Amino acid sequence: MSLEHAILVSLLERPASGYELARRFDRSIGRFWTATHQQIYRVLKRMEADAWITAEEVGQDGLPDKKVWSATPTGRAALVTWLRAPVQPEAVRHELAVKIRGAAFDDADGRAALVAEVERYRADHEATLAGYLTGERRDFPDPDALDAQGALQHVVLRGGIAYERMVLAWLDDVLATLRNLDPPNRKATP
Amino acid sequence: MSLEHAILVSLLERPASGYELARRFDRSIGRFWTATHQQIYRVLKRMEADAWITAEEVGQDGLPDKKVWSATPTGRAALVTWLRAPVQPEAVRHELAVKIRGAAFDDADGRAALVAEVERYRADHEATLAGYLTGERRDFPDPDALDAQGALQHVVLRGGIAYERMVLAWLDDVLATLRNLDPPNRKATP
DNA sequence: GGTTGCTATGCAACGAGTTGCATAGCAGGA
DNA sequence: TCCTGCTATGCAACTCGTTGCATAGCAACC
Repeated sequence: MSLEHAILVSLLERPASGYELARRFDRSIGRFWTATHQQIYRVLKRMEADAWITAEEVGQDGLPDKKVWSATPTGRAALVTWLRAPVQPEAVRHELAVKIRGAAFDDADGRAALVAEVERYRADHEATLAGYLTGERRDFPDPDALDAQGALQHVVLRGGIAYERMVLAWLDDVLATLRNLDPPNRKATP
Repeated sequence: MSLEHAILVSLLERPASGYELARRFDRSIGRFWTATHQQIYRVLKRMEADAWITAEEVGQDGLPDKKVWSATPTGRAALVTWLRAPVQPEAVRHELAVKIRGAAFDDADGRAALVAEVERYRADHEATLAGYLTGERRDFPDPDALDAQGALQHVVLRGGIAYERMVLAWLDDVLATLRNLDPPNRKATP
């Protein structure tokens, strides 16, 4: 598994507390790897036991202390070993696709509800895309003047943008297909 | 969770044994929901206990007997209930994206290995796309003359095709970015 | 005759991921 | 004053997913 490795990448990019990591996994890293704070704290403990990371206790004004974690040379070596191993095939779990095929076994009311749900889902993805584009303008104003780390972050973000655009186009296709199954009644000619 | 629901959709489309389901989850359904045969057999047992499905024992010439499962009205009702519930946000796990960002912490040799790995990965996706397109020509020769079930299967397949095309384009972007980090040495002018 | 490979089903153990809950200090608003 | 919400960390229980193994008959090949 590679939650460990995703955390190592994130800590090498910038040291962080478990809480900060959890927030990153809701945003930047979370675009391609999700994790909850419980998972993160558990894995951090294991990584510390393996000496992949070390903590520095930091007191804060008016806030609880936090442990700021950094990757050790051992951790970095473990990351490099993993980087050079073959990429595992992805486990796809696309619930919406199951529901779309399932819609053949519901009635027109159910399909109308699905249309509404797909519209909501589409709005979420539109907001995600807008967020990516804003982040791109903010973080990569001059794409030709990036170091290795920046260039790699940028190409991953471009992947997210391409994904969201593809999803939006497909959802339009889905909506047209669903609407076509139960066309609205036309007024009878008088 | 919805492995149960993916199985219900598959059984409503056509009854099948556990083994046949496992093969479907390596192919058509597997495009958007993966499952191993052990998972499937375990879930089938639970679904039978809940009366969502029933089995018919079928003897075969020269092959072991199999249990052919069908969805019951109870199972179909359970599917419809689930269909009308909100779509859960997807849990994204994109290992390659982690490795790409991690490549900033490896050396040129490591990045060269990653380029080779991305090329292999790209070839896999190219083969997947070719398989989808072949399947589309075979299963949907006349897209305008489909019933509801066929139209919905087709739009999901179009989603798979759009996804693979997007991935291929992005992988080309990734390869260009990686190669640009460690440009090959040019011959010194004599 | 032995090996490999396919159909067909299943158990057991383990590891990963989810959900609910708990603590605790401080800030801000009703 | 109480309630909500944010930072910050963690335990416990449960479910889901993965891996290894086992059985068993038949077919094809060397």
